This record gives sequence, structure tokens and C-alpha cells, in this order.
Amino acid sequence: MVRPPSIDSSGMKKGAWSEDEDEKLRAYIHRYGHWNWRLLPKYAGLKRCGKSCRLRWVNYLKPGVKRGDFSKEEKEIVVKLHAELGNKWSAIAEQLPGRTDNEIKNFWHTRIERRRKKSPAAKPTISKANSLSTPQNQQQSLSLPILDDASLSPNSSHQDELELMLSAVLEAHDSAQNECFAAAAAAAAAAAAFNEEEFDYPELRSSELSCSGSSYSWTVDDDATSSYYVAQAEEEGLLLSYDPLLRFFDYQNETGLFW
DNA sequence: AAGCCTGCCAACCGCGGAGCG
DNA sequence: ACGCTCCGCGGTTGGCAGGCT
Repeated sequence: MVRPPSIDSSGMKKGAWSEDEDEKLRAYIHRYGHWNWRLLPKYAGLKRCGKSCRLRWVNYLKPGVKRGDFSKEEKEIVVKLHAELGNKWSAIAEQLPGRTDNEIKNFWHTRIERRRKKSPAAKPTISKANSLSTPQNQQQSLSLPILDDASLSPNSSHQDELELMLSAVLEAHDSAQNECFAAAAAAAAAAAAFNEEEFDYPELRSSELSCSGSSYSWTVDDDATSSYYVAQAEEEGLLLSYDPLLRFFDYQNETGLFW
């Protein structure tokens, strides 16, 4: 998991830190502080560059640095702050005591961002889990339209994506003959449009909507992300039982998003 | 069992900004 | 105003571990 130790041309050690090096750095900083990162390694007896020492201290040795999985609350904060601040990892880290910018950045790229790169199915699809029983009482689930990145040209806009999603939503409406079912799909699609300016949030594409009677629930494979977007959608008044499909169309007209 | 693939994360690198002479 | 040094930030890389085929 770590880079093997090596010596560069200037005699500086690179790669994974040994316990001995950690102890030297920790002991030095405890005693003298880090008054000058560039000179510190010389006085601390380390064959490392100042940058490497600083990174090791800040991300690993500094007291209070948290290790391990992010809690649900922490995930929610990361998702929310990233939506507000973008890739300002240090700013996000300030709101998460014990978490470093590097850790948050890694968390984002591995847990959140990677879903953007998953290759979905070949064309927009809608699936229903259960076609038995009466529409109003049955339990149904819906996969949001899955858009194939490869089916969009390199110049495809998010608008193209949204249009594809909308066409699939309409298909669902036609085939389901179930207002709630289609409404849920429309609400989710609209929420997706609302929640991501650039509309590139595949978590939403692969989310699951389940519908029972007049209510429905919406989940994605990450609780924190799910609850955040549901909360956002509720704030926007999208998750209404009364024909959110129409509200979705109204929104399109009002904003001229793609008409 | 072995090779391949993917996820994860520590660490490196380059750049830009702040501070100082 | 300018140049230099240092620090911090964000992007990227490298390689281990574990899962998959």
C-alpha cells in the first residue's frame, strides 16, 4: 500500500516512512515544534525533504488525526460541503475535526467520484420489480434511466443526458400506467437536474425508487448521499404526491433548461 | 492455485500565494 | 515593484491487499 523506500539523486529518502523515522519526527516536533519545515529534517536527523516531513506530520502523526471509516454524519458533511465548495479539500477538512484534506480527497475520489466513472448499461432502461396486484397498492421499484456514457459523443452535453433521462421517464409513465410510479421517476429526474448544476451525478442514475400506494421512497447505494439528495429534493418541493411530473415539465419551461 | 483486476490510501509533485528583504 | 523562499493545496501516482475469474 505504501511506496517502497528509495534514495533520490540528492540523497533524500523517499517512500514509506519507518517507525524509527516517525518517532524521530514526532519527538522533534513535540520538543521544538515545526518552526521551519525545510530545515527541520536536518535538525531532527531525518534524510527527508521538508515537504515530506510536513505531509507525514499533518496526515499521519499529528495528534488528533482520525483513522478509519467515515461516519454517516461525516459523509453527509463531505457531500454537502463539496457541493458548496467544490474541490476545496482543506476548507472541507476544517469542518471535520480530525480528518485531513488528503483523507477527504481520497475518500471523495474512491467512494464518491468513482461512481461517475462506472460504465452503465447500453441504453436508457426502466425496470419494475413487481407487476402483480393493483397499481395503487403494489410495491414497485424503479431504476432511474441508466445512461451509457459511450452512447453520448464526447461533445454530448448534460442537456443531452437529461433529455435521454426524460425520454425514459416518459416511457415509464406510458408503460406503468401508474401515476405514483411515474411521478417518483419524474421527481428523481427533476431532483437530479436541480441538485447538480452540471448534471453529472451517476449516484442518481443508479438510485432505486420504491413505491407503495401514494408514497414512495428513494435510496441509492450510499445512505449519506441518498439522504442528502432526498433532503435537497424535499427543499425544492419536488417530492410531492401531486403530479410531480407536471412540476418537472413546469420547471423545464421556467428555466428553459432544454426547451 | 494462479493470474488479473479493482479499491484504497500513503506519498509525491507541481503550482500558486503569502511573506519578506 | 521585484525576486526569492517557504508553505500549503490539489492533482496524481504507485503499490499493497483482497476480491474475482
